[in-house]
Amino acid sequence: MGTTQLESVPEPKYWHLKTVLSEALDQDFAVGEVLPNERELAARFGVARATLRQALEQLELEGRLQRRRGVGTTVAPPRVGVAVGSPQHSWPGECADGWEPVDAVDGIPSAAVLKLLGTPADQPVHTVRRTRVTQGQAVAAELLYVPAASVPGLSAIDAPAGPARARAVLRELQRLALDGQDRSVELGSARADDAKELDRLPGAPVLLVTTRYFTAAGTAAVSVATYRADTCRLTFGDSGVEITETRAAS
Amino acid sequence: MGTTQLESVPEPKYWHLKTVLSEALDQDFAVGEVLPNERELAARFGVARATLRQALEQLELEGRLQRRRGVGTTVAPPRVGVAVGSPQHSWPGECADGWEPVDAVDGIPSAAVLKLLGTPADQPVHTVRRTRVTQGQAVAAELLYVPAASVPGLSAIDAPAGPARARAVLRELQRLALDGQDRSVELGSARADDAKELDRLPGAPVLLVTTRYFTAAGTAAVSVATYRADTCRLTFGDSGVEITETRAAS
DNA sequence: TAGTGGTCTAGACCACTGA
DNA sequence: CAGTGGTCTAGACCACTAG
Repeated sequence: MGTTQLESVPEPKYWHLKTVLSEALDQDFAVGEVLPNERELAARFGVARATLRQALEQLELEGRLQRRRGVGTTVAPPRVGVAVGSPQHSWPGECADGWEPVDAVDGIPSAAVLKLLGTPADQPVHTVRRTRVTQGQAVAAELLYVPAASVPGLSAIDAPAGPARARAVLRELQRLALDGQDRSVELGSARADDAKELDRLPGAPVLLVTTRYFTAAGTAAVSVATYRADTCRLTFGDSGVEITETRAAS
Repeated sequence: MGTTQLESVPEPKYWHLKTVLSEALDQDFAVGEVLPNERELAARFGVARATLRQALEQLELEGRLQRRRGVGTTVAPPRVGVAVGSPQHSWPGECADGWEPVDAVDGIPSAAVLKLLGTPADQPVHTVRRTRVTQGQAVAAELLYVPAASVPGLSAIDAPAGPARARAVLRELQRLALDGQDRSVELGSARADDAKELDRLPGAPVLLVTTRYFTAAGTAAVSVATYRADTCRLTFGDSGVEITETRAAS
């Protein structure tokens, strides 16, 4: 038989480290408590700082830790559930579910967004920026694209750029009868502007929620919302019940 | 005025690198094409391999690249859209939407799952393992928890562990009238067993989809599905239309 | 200004793939 | 077997935060 090669797969150090830390977090730390700094933790576990950081990154990705430069590493609270599958069909802005209009401009969306809208490239598109705040915390940044052709009254808006203009666009949108919507969720990394809005570094993991709003005439608007992946759990309840906490895996 | 400190924020190298590579991918590479190896790329850009790898990791997170040990780095195809918001309420297994039963055992779920089920810890729970294949590719691994008390006929199942037993449990489940369901999506990292099933390394980023199935009697089952975050885009269409492609951000 | 996490380097060795 | 990506080290400097 010779070497049966059983368990010949050595677990990577950072993986083992992550497990150990994860258990320590469950047992010995309270939410908000600050961990020892990286250099000390690395020394304590007898690994290089880069290796320790690999473990910390994973734990942050899973929403267990929160790291802030110049401050330290703290134990994160459970992820907040944010409702995304809104109660049936509804235009954005109807039930102000923590959404706050920030700005509105006329611009040319990216090719990808144009494709979703299904409109020609030379048509003006209103772009509304909103942020979503839940429990005092910025959880999402959204860009809502509304082709001028979608709503007749839209071209008459003359409010200066700013929250007022954004509100005006949303108000016009709600005159239309919404026919349906279409949503997709994928992983992405925060662009610089979104990262700033979400108080994260560029490249931070985010959940990209793309929504298309339909009327009888076709796609009337497209929303691209960027949710903080570290602190958010998106909920799509169609019953009134709410999942209150998950830490389902492992 | 002195130093106005404009642009005093030097863009990190890996961030700039990511941008450059991203543009190169759009212009000079076809899907499936293999990139030069990491050591050569690092040399070509004049950075350390670790720095280059930081850029590659981001691009892989965004679904632009695919890296396989011993093989190389290739340009990834666009993410596949997988329907998750199934057509109205439906028990798992009804429309076999690429789901393949793998196994079924009686076990004790984790505390978190027990909490979701709302059942006492001493009650037997059937655990069904399934995998989902779309376009020839494993995209998800699921654990479906069904308390024996949910379905009367469940305790009579005597099929040996394996796909047959899994199918038997699912068949029993469909006798019940489904009252509603409840879903949440969050970011996670693959456990070792799921990673193996999904042909990824442990710790790979995944989208955790937790679903609760309700009957009049309460929570009848809980599903925890692990989707590959790099290759999947979860879709929640309630109209028949489908988002075909996204690369919305940036 | 002291201390934190974030970035970066230049090496080394290992695990895996495919010819 | 040669070549790939994955892990790991032991440093260094920088950007940021708070006292």
